[in-house]
Amino acid sequence: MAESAYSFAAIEAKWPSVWDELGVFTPHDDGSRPRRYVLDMFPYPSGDLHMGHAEAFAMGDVVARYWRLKGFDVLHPIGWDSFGLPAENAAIKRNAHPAEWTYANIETQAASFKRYALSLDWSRRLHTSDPAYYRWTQWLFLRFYERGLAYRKNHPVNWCPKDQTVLANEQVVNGVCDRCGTPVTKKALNQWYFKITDYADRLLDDMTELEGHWPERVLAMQRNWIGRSEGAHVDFAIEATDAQGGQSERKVTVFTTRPDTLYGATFFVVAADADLAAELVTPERAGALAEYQDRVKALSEIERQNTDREKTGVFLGRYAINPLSGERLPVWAADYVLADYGTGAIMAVPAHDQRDLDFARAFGLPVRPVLDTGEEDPTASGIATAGEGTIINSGPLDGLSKTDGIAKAIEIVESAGTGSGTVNYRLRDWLLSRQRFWGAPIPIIHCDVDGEVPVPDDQLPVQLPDDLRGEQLAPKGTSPLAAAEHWVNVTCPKCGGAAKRDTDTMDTFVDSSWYYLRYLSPDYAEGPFDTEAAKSWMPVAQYVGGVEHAILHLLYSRFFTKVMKDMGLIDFDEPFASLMNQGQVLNGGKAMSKSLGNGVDLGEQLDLFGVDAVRLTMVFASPPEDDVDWADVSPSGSAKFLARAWRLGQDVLSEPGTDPAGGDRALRAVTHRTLAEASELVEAHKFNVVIAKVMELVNATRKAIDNGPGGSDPAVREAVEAVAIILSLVAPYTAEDLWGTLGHEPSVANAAWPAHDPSLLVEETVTAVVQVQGKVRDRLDVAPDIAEDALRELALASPNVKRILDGRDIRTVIVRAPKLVNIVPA
RNA sequence: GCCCCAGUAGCCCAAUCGGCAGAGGCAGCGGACUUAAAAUCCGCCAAGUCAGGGUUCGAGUCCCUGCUGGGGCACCA
Repeated sequence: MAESAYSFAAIEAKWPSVWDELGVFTPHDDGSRPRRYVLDMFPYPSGDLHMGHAEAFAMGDVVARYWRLKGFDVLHPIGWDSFGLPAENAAIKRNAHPAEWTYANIETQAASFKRYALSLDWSRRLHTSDPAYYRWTQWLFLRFYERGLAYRKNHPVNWCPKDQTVLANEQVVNGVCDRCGTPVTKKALNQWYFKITDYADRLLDDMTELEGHWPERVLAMQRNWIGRSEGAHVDFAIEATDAQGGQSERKVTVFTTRPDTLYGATFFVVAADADLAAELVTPERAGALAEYQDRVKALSEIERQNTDREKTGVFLGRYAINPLSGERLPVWAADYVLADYGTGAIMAVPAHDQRDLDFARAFGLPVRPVLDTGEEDPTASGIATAGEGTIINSGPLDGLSKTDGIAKAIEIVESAGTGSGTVNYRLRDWLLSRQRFWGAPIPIIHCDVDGEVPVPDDQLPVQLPDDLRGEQLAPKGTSPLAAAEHWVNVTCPKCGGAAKRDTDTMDTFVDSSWYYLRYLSPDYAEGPFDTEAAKSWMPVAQYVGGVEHAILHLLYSRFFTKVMKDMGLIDFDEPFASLMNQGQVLNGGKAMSKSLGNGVDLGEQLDLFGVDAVRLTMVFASPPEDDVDWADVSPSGSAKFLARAWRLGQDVLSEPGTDPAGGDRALRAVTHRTLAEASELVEAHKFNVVIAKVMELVNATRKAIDNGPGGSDPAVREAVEAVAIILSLVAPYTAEDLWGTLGHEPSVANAAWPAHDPSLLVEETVTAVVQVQGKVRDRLDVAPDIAEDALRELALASPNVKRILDGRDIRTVIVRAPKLVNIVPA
């Protein structure tokens, strides 16, 4: 055979049509083999694919291809998360419809994915902006609505002045809009929410199931976000004013994690922006409160969140009664108390809470320590003592520890009927309505007679109007849909009278909270998905995506899954059994960005080095979860290695099907060890090490060909076939071509992962290390099954050992056959 | 402030249960081939594991303290 040079361009041109014809990556879905669902987080179609996609999808493909070779029926679908703001902004600028930009980008990305040779099943492709998809997003919304899990409330919400829309808490990062970086303001609006707080406990508890299968940091972030804290609700009676006369029946409940410090409460604070403040204020102080509230409203979220700020507040002229001590506590309003955490009111214990202490010092309020922690008196130091200690000045609680004090205080308030032990969460309900166009319309009709009326199922989908263009889509603080009168004005499904559609659209995270189920039956028309298909494929065996979704998408999807289980649609609690977060692709130590000018164009890299070399570089650079710095890696080195591996094929002189049994034993041992280790390594997600092992095998094979038994040895064929199969996980073009050179029919993706022969892994001799006091003093070649006693004798007989011991007595000898002996002299 | 993760050759990274610090690559150096170069093949070089303490016969690995870097949460009562 004439030697020819490795050309990635030639190989890339050769195989795609062959793969398409064979339909290699469509699952059989017939129960003939165990199923496994491998899923990459679907992309948003913002232009072409970038380096980040290249990394993430390379990782997912390793897993999908591996399980396929291992004999599983692998489902590895692709689709697009195609609703969202960028499309809308582009449409406004170009006087176009968002669909044009969106679907053009999808085609660009689809072509790039195909070039990238991912093992995807293209027959299940979906787009969340297709009416056939969002029909079921709306259907699910209505089911949530029926269950009381979708509701509207008037509430202060996060507002992005630039994007002109509300944002979920999860989308506000350090006080700015996570999309455009504009400081977020508060606005009181009537908005739709999902009652995710009802599921806080299950979202938390079911994480035990994910332990060990999801990255620990993601679990930690979700726990953090849900923010469960145990404490007590305690009722404080509000004293009537003289003007009202008599006894007020008004009570205000506070949440505290420290009921043990109840006797240390010296004042009472309600959130300045809560209705409660206005309710409690006396007429004489109402003016002062109003003035203070104006000042608070003027603050941006960033200013408000600054914890170094001076404490501010205003006395409401009112007193609350401590249910334990009977003490009168002045009631203040302040902005350091949050309206939507706990009950929006706190008992202030300045001695043992730094914020309360700062406030007390700012306004000259008393400080009373009730816990002796051995630290300096906070009254003098200005530093609250929040730790453990012994309770003092607290009547029945005196002498107890913090923990016992908490239990005792709860017992007391419970028996007095003035409180109870309780659990509080940081998690807020999910604000899902958006005042934007390019999303799934909320399927509700507002009727003057019947109020909120769900759109009947048989009228779904509520389709977006397709005649709005450019400026008509511009955000105006209300949804652009409101201006589409022909669309808005409908008849009420209940009474037939004139009514209006809800003009908000859903957060795109609603779309992506259930897409993994739609892939299972993408054309199903009787519901969002075929429940039988869900039974056979779910949960997702391996989910792959960026850690930026650690809270948002993953928490929402978990929530949806639990609701769908309660609806009886599915029978599992968690959608993603295992999660892999690939790292970012950096350049020069920094994330790629336009402003830094350090962007690397994926298309250019593919042109320069070839698809396989870029994929190999991504996978080989580091463990999947670590960042890849493109400045630190060598795609040209990857290309060189691929050529080296590929050239092996030309030196294989035996026929396909040759029995390897008589082949060179040393090379066979390397091949079989590599196969065994590669399996373990893939399953442990150490893909970079898998590559290192293939490189070793390639080196050993090269040596066998050039300086060993030569290319006609059957062990060489066996080795090169293993190279092709393992390499197919990351370098599908090169592997396929090599497989062809070896005389096999396509596709290598359908080749079975060769079972390794354990007898070939048994070494004839192993090196045992002999240590004296932990230092290596000799090495012995011994049988792998050597007995402990025999090894001990051998070690003690070693001349080196004898010389080092120099006649000293031996205290103990530790033997770990067959690898190590450690002799400890007396 | 609280929580999570990571620190191993110049660089990217390996190292089952605690058991010889080195698998692989990049860069560098040298050799073979060549008139020469490229390509290819072969070989060489390098740290004692961020610092300090502890447990142990034995620590990169376990424990404690600190440092550095990355990430998350944060007036969350």
